[in-house]
Amino acid sequence: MARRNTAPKAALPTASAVKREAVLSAAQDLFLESGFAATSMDAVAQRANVSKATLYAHFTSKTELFAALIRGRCEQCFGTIDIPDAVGGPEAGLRTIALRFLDLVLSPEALGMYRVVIAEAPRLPEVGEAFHTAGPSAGLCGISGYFAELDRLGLLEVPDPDLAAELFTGMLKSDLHSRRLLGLPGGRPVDEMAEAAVKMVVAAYRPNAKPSKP
Amino acid sequence: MARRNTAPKAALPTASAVKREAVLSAAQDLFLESGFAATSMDAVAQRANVSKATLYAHFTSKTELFAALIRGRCEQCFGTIDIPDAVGGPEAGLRTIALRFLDLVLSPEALGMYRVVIAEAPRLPEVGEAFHTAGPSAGLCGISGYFAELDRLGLLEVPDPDLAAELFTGMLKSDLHSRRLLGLPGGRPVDEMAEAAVKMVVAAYRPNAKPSKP
DNA sequence: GTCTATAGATCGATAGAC
DNA sequence: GTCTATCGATCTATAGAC
Repeated sequence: MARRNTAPKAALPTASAVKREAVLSAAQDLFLESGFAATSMDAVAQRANVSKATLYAHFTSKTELFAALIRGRCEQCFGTIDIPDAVGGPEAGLRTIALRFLDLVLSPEALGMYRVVIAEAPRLPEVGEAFHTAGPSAGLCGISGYFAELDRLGLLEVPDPDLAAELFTGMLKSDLHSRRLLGLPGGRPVDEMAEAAVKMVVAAYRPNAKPSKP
Repeated sequence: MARRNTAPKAALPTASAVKREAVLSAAQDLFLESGFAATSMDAVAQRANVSKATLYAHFTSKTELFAALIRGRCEQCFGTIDIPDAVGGPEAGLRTIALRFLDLVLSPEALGMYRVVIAEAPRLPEVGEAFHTAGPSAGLCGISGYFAELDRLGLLEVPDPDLAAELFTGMLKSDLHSRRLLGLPGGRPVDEMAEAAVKMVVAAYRPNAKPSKP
């Protein structure tokens, strides 16, 4: 009766589950570093200290291994943005969110995910969708909620919080995200971009400052 | 004396130059569609109607073919943004620039370039740099100049035009660029994003509207 | 489930004739 | 420069013993 556990793979990790995890970990390292096509199943098996036959016992194909990896790892790779409460002026909270967002989206793991998923997305649409849902889209959702609360409290005037979140995160990524995806150093410091984006939205959404037509 | 031409490959395209061009064209199709590693030299030769030996006579390796392709094609792939003059209020000009920018950056060719260059950038840094210089960076430069002119004319108050261009293009790309790179449909219409980004910068940079501290 | 060993196909790059 | 033909390595996936 103790054979099957209600919390699977946590209390009693079978040898099989351990190897499966080793395979996923090895696959993550190699796929994110070398890309999908350039990573061989031999290399994955070798790094996971597992035979290739064992590997194929857990994942029926290279494509399936890749899909399982992305689906299982992108939430943990992107982590979460814990939203501060909105009292005390919008700047401080937005600045906190901005830095946390950039920290997540510019982390080596997230950049590796972006690279490999973008590269294979045309051939694996469902993987691209899973990634976007767990990554960028999830981040947008939390930030949108913060803008909605700022509007509700009258601290900012945000008619479309979803749109505001898109514009805000777009400004944060700006050219930095592209640069890092391309492996280039330089660009403006993250806190400078965060500060600039915060100033921009606050200036544009400040109450009593009608947009463009007074 | 007519053997060598001052305008090379234009007036007198040799048979060799024609084949070289065919190879580059075939390589572009295949690399942008399937990625670097998944594209074979056999496939390139076949699509270019050229033998593999001829291919290697023009490009010494697969990597060199790829690098030559990116360097030679990204300017033409990204085209140019012709900047309107700034008289008649900032909205109209910014809207024109915004739509042209999105048209370029969301075109299938540009997206394919992004995908394959980002995927290989960790292993080919010089290619990533060439792409960024000819593509995103060049676009930023022109737009920055427009903000500088708006500031000079007193139509907007833009203390840092480079920063403004980064924020503006970041807002334009927003989540749309990521979605398209991931092959996902949907997202907001381009003209809606353009309008929103224009409104945001105009509201934030409007003269007599001091940012955040009156 | 896990291993060793290998099938069968394909890849990047080259040799040699013309 | 361009071709045909091929080498040697490597890849995905599987067979069969345990």
